[in-house]
Amino acid sequence: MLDKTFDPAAVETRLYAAWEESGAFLPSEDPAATPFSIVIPPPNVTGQLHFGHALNATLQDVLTRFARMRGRAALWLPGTDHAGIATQMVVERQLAAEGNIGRRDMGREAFLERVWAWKAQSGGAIVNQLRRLGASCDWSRERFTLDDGLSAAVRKVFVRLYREKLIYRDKRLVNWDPHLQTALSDIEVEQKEVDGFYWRLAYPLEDGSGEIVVATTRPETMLADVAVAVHPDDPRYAGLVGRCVRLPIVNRPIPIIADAYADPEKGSGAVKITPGHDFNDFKVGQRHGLPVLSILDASARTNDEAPAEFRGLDRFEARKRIVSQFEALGLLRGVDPIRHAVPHGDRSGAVLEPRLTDQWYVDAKTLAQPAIAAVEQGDTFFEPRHWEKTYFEWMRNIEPWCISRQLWWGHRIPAWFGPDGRVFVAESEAEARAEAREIYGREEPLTQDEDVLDTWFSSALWPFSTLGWPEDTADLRRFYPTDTLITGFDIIFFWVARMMMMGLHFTGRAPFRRVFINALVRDQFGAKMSKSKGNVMDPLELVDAYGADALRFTLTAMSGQGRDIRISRERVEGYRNLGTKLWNAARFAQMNGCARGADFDPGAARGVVARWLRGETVKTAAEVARALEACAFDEAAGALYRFIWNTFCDWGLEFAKPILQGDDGPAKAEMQAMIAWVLDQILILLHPISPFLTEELWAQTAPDAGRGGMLISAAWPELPETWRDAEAESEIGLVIALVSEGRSLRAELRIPPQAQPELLAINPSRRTEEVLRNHWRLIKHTLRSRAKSGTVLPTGAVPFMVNGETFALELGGHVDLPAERDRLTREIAAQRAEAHKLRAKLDKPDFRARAPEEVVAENEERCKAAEAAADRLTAMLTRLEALAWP
RNA sequence: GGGCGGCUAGCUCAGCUGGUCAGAGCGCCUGGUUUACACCCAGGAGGUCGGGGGUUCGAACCCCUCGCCGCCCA
Repeated sequence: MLDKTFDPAAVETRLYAAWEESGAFLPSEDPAATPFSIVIPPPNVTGQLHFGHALNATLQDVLTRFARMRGRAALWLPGTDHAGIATQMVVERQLAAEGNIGRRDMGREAFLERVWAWKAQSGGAIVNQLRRLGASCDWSRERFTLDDGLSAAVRKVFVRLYREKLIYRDKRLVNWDPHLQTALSDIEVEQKEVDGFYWRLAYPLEDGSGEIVVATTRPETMLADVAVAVHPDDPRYAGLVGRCVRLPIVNRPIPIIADAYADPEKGSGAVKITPGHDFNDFKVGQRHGLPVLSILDASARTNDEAPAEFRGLDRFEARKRIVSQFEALGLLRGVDPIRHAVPHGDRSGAVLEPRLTDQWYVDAKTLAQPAIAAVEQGDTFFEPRHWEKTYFEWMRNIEPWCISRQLWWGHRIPAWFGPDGRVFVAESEAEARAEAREIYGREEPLTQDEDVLDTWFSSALWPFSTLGWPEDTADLRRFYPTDTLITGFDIIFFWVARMMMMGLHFTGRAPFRRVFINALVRDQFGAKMSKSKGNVMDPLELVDAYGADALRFTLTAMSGQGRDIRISRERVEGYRNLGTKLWNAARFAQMNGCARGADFDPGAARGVVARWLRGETVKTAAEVARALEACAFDEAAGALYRFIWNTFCDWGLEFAKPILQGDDGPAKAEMQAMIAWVLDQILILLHPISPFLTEELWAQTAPDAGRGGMLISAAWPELPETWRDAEAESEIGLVIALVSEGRSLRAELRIPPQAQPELLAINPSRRTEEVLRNHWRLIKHTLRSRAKSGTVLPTGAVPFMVNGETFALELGGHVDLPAERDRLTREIAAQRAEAHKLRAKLDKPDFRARAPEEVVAENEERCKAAEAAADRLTAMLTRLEALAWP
């Protein structure tokens, strides 16, 4: 006998181990099985499972389990990425906390050893957290971006792109993180609105004939100014272009140039040009052949280019000093508070500096073209579709991708420099040496580039490097391209776009057919979860409280398209209750001897209730499969919820009771087998979403002979459409409508629960009469009434209408006449109003002329029904009044 | 400034191609010792579908406009 409730904590670990041990997570070896593959968006090796992961993983698992049960060779390939910056920060912080020497002092090798030690010990905790969710990943294929194979892929890609001139080294301004002391790519920059000032600085004309006022939010950079720009059409400065101002403090003459970049509307219309410290100014400088000066070093302190008294200052200190110097010189023309966007590093949070350095770049523009075309042609499509706009928008305006990072943790750039600075790019040092020997004609010392690659560079190869590329492996042939990628919109740029570029370039095929963008999980008030807000919920805490199935069902059910998910305990609790409901239905089945007979054929069922249940099951199975195929996760969950709770439990099992407790042996046996069969179907259909509870029930409700295997490996049902049964549907539909109306009336009239008034059908149609005759037991059980038919409404009976037919509950003397009179009056009014509304519609010639025939007919029908109902009820009311007031 | 998404019952959300579309769950109210389940059962109240305008025989749904809220890009 089943326990009263399902205890997730008691079974989850055991079941997960059993699944893994059974080999169910590995894709089928059957060559006939169509492959289905998903690669996980690799979480940071430093990561902790948050709701984004939980949602993302749940949906991937739903698809994977669904595909597996449908007989496909399903592979969900897991892994983590090395998260260059994040990991290095974690370990550096640890070193600092332990009072150890910093990484620079300990040296590259020792530091990396330390990071690997950290990784071995506490890295990848998230992988075990995924297990707690029930993720059916193939752990035997787990990958890490710094694995040998994946690293080889990175080197191969780098070298090939270099030889194809799609990777190059360039000296440009980059986003420099002075805290981490590394370059970042454009998309690792977060623009934040900050309060600041506009300082208006006066630059005297060189000949002393006046001054030009420039406004700046960064006065300290004036030390590196090389020009002042004005708009070519600005009449105020027409005569000054070509002349010079003398840069205060530095005392250097710099030219006044005409460039449309200067906005006459803004400030004075004149703008200082500092190519070494501003992206826009850099472009202006290039247009005018201006020099690039830099007055800040790698940690954003003023360097030796600055005048002696301003050297070695932090940039913000330098700012203060420059401003006060201008003040002292009488050249400060004003200060205005301003709110403006300032670039910050997305990891460190430091204010970034544009900085002129040598870095490695990928020619993203070229690689983007096939990636754009693939989505345009529909080789790969996004779901929801509108995300394609975001993808196109970015891809069509893509900038060169800076891929070098001044870090130690990551893939070291496979480039070696000769003594003359010549670069040799090769997959190994030996190859580089060989090349160098060719060039130099002798052995020369080579030094490898100090830098590592952006973590996303290796992530971009993930869909094929994890499958063994560049080797031509069986996995690669079988599972690439992957079927569906499920990820968050926030990494469409970082990851999806780059996988598309690399996948197409190196394999000739887009890495996935479908990209499903999952929602963002927020707290119950709609706020984004963040540590600083302190509203972060731990998904595992909810797993502890309600079980993984409840959390998974919640995330699936709420995962509608185009909307964020607001998670709340109440919601999870509600879906946990669904599990309990199902559990108890199984318990009920067990208590009533509902075991599935080995030779039971649902198609041969004879009883109406059994046929109806079978048909509803077929409909649900079709709906769930359709929804999951379309990634309409919420619809699949909704269909299951309604079927389990409303259809199966509320009506199905209630209707089954009289049969199970009755004395018709064959009917009873059929009902028992049908219930067992439906339960099995429910377990199968629900398994992808709620795997633990279903697997446990699968085991505990196994017939004597046992099951062939675990549910995770069971076959998805192919239920014939012919198992639907229109006759049973309409018959049971009538009973449900009748009972619902009857119950409503009972409650309204406050008929005591124990009372069993007779249900009377007044002049029923033959069909209704037949249904009543066939199902009097069901009605008696669910409505607590005995059904019969008659021709007139007896005294003390209250009428109601269902499907255009009149029924009544016989209350004898118990009827509350005034209350009943009220009820009928209200009901008549409602019917009249409905009829009136419809009649008005039908009376409009335009409606009859333009609306489709069937719509007109349907309205006609409804109108007549409402009129008829109103008339009949009116007649009854008249009788009642005659009775009450003789 | 450009773009995207949202605004439907007290709360969280469904409502697909305009014609039972005004729904579900939670919460609330009323009743319930119905031997599967109180993590339950039965019933009920509650919304001029953000405002305004338009198209249409007909609009929560299509168009315009305004208003909030959120996000992305500049």
